This record gives sequence, C-alpha cells and structure tokens, in this order.
Amino acid sequence: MDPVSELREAVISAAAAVRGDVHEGEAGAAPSAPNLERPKRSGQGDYATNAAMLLAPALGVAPREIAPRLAVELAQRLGEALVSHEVAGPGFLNLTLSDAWHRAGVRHVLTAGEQFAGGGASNPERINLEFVSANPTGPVVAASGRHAAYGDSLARILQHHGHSVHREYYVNDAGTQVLKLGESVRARALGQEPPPDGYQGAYVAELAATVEGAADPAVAVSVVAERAVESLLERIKQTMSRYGVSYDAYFSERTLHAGEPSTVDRAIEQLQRTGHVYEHDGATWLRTTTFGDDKDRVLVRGDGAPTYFASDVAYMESKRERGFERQILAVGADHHGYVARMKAAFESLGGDPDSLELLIMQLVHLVENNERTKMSKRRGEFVELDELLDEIGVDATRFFMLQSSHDRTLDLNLDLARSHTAENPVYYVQYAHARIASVLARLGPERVAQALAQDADWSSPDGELHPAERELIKKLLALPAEIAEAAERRAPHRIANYSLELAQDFTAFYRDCKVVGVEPHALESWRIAICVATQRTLALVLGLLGVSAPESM
RNA sequence: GCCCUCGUAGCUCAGCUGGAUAGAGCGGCGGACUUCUAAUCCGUAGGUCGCAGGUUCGAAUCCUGCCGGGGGCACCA
Repeated sequence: MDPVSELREAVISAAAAVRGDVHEGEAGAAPSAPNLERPKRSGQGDYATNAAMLLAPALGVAPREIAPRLAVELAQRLGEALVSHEVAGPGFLNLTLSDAWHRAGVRHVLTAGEQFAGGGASNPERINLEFVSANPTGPVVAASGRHAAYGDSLARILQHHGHSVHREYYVNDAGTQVLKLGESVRARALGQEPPPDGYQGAYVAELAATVEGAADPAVAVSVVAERAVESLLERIKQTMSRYGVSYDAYFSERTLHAGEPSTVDRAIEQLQRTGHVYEHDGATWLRTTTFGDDKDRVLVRGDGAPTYFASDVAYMESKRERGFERQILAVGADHHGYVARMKAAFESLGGDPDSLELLIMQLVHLVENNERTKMSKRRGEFVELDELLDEIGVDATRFFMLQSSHDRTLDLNLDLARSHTAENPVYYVQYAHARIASVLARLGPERVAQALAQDADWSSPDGELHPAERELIKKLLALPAEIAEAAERRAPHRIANYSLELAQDFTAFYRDCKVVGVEPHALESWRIAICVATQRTLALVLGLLGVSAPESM
C-alpha cells in the first residue's frame, strides 16, 4: 500500500477508536469517511483531516474537543512518523510528518516502478469502452479529436487502475447515410453535383476518382457506397494511429444484421420474451416507458426495416454476450436524448442499468478570427483532425483536449494554437521531464544506479529536507489517490492537471536544490533518487495522457 | 413548452459526492541568462465564483426559483 493510503487508514482507524471510546458498543450512524487532504496554506502541516468535525454530530461534542483525542490515537498508530500535530480552524487536525517518512515515500515510488499508483481498483471489471464511433462518411473532424483523446486516455487510466478495458469503435456502415455517401460519390464521378442532402466535401471528389466503378452504371450505388466506406474507414484508422489512439475492434454495424437469425433478430426476440415489445400501427415497439423513458420507441418500422435504435440495442446485447461487466460509451452532446432509452432498453434486456454508462461529451468549438467556425460534414465545412495535428502536433492537441472536463464545452482558438505553440502547458511538463534526463545524463548511468541501490546512503548527518523536496515528494505520493479519482469519475483531465502540478513542484525543487556535485555525497544520492522518482512519474502520467515524454527538447 | 447540461480572473480552464484566507496557464506590468536546459524563474496587478433565496457550525460546491449559453424532445441516422 502506498504511504498516503496507509496514513488514511490510520486516520480512519483512529477515528473509529475515538468513536468507540465514547459510545461503547453502540453501532450508531458511522460518519462518512474522513478526508485526508493537503492543506491549502503552508504552515498547516503536511496533511490535514476533518475527522473530528465529522465525528462531532455523532458524539455530541465540539470538534475542537474531539481532535486532541484523535491525535492521541493517531500518534499511537504512526509512531515516529508523526512529528507534530495541531488542532486548527473549526476542528481540523493538521499533521506534520518526519523526513524519514518522506524518504520512505521516495523509496516506495522507486520500488513500485511502472506499477506505481496502479491496481487500486477495489472491484476490477471487464469494461467495454466505446468512443468516437463517428460515421465513416467523411474524414475524422477536429472535434472527434476530443472524443478520441478522452476515450484513449480513460482506457489507459482504467487499465492502470486495475480494470480490463476493451476499446471499440462502432462503425455505422449500414443505413441511409452510407447510401447518401454512395449517391454523392456516384454523382461526382459522373461530373454532377451531389444530391442536396448528400455530401459536398472535397474528399467526395477524391473518392469519385479512386473508388472502383464509381462512374460505372453496372456497379450498384450500394456497392460504391460500400467501397467508399471502406476507403474512409482506412483513412480514419490512419488518423487514429497517428494520434496514438488504438482500438481492439472496429465493430461493424452491418454484422449485426448479418446471419439467420441476426444479432438484431435475436435481441428483438430476447425483448419479446421478457414481454416489453408490442405491435402498433404496423410497427414493432419497445415499451421503454416501463423503465423511465419519456415515450416508447420503435424497433422495426412499418415497412419492416429495423431502426437505428434496434441496431443500438443489438450492439449492447452483443457486448453483454461477449462477457463485459460494464459498458461505457462516450457519446456526443447531441446524443444525450438517447441516454434514457438506451438505459431502458438495457434493463429490458435484463441488464443492470447502472453497468451501462453513457458519458456525454460536450462540444469543441474551433475559434478563428474570434468567430466560432460552424462544422458540417455534409456541407464539407470542417477542420479535419489531421489538419490540426499538422499545425499544432499530436502532443499539444491531446493535452489541450484532455485538459478540461469532458462535460464542458471547449473553445479551441486556432489562431493561438498556430502562433503560440510553445505556450501550450504540455511543453512545460515535457520540459521538466527532459530537464531531469539532462541532469541524470550528466551524472552517468553508473552513478544513478548507485544512488538508487537499496543500501544507498540518502541522509547527510545534519541534513533536514528542503521544503521544496517535501512538497515535491508529497506531490508524487498524491498520484495513487489522483488516479483512483480520475478512474472512478472518468476524468482524465485530472491527470492532465496533476502532470502540470508535478512539473511545477519539480521546477521549484530544481531551482532551490542543486543535484549534481552537491555535498555531501549522500545528499547527491538522495537528490538523484528524487529526480528519478519524479522523472518516472512524469513519464507515467504523460503515458496515461498519450503524450510523449522526451529525453531532450 | 418540457427535459438535460454548463455559467469561476481580460482569455482558456481547474477546484464541485460541503471545510480554513477561491487556484493555474496564457495575456498585462516590472525584473532575472558567466547557471544541473531561459520551451525557464522571481515579483506584481487582476474575482459580486451568473442573480436571488434556502439547508448548515461552515456553500463556488447541496436544494429551489430566475437570467444567460449549449444540447435534446422522429416509424432520421
């Protein structure tokens, strides 16, 4: 267990003991788990807990009277690690920990290696994570870069936290939009304008030139559409790969309709068995209102064609059949109306609606000349993700997309991104990593290995830790809780934020604490250890964001 | 009209399952390069946390209403 978790356990245990003292044998309402947090201001110790304030209502005693009792219990549990404590404010207990505790923290980071801050999931699950799933009727647009970065990073974080994650891209290769694409390509190939509700983009003309049989009347439009989709899907995969985003599967919608019976047929049968399906006006309906939807939904239209909703239901069933305990879908803001019906359908299928999560991604607005550009795939007015990557690079794009919470709309100022690339905070984080690499290179691998050895002497006779060292170490040790939070709240942006904070704390350390050549030898060893622990942690978090960690810049 | 969501510094955003005097980056202003990397650092200015009530020992955070932005209310995909 990591040092901060141990500390938290000690606080919880101490709080339980205090509660037991006063209300002997009484079950009572257990107070919610006490916080262990970094005080905002300096001079308030290394950590603070609000346990006394939470115990106050249950005990009927003022928080400031409870805190000293808590301190006694805590002192017993922490021994020499706890240097001092004080009751502050409305009843916080501020804790100051020893230098030795901090040194042990660095050893923990080094020993844990790549597993640092990992495997914390209390209930590891097999998760199916679906993201982007943009229609293969055009290139990947810039806005999808947000979905891609988010889904990919979330997958990495969940995995590091101990879950098993399967990433899928749902390919809508069936239905009218695909047919419209085919019609548009055919029209261009014949030198005509695409139909008014078709696709107008320049890429359609490219497809008209490259797709086999585009202009050949003997080749059905549906076949042209199929080939165009194939070509576009290939292009989408290339963009994703360039962006550092990988999928375990590109799941074809068409396969849901294939076979006798098809997955769609089986899903509908399953729903019929559970009694949630009825016929009305010649169509087949699912009674989603039973499970909280506004209105019932059509599965099969009057003309016998299954709706898109039917495919979605079948897809959920497919994921369930494949053994995923949890389904997470990152969908666009324009899909938020689907949440209720999807959950209702999932429950109708016999699934637990809580194990189906639809995360609503807010929009990305590209701002140029102080105006938001309107993006329409059909009219062909859009910025491609590839263009964005050409201009501001993969690392900067990913970091920018990941910096803010997925449920907030994001303004991406293209003018700024183009002209001030070096101002992106991602370079700040990468720079810290490169700087450490430079320091370590100066020392040489042998000296570094020696400093990291289990029996290396890290403490100079009279040396206390520098405040910058203590701050940096506590930031390192905050990562396990940070990852747990990011994983549980599906919030990669927390990791982006953390990486910036870690880089800041390292830079302060770098400013105040000389490493190479510092006397005595043990102090140099100790600082090398801090540098290595920090460098690895920076590389770890950048990795979770899908951003590179360069050795030099 | 009904439902969802967001509103925090000039700009872009953290902080939000209640905690101490609300933060960062960029931009502004003033400084620092014989240095372990200046893609850096130091200092400084900048806030009615949309508005109004409520709950609480304590509210940017929870509840209600209002205002404003975005989205959704198909036998479309």
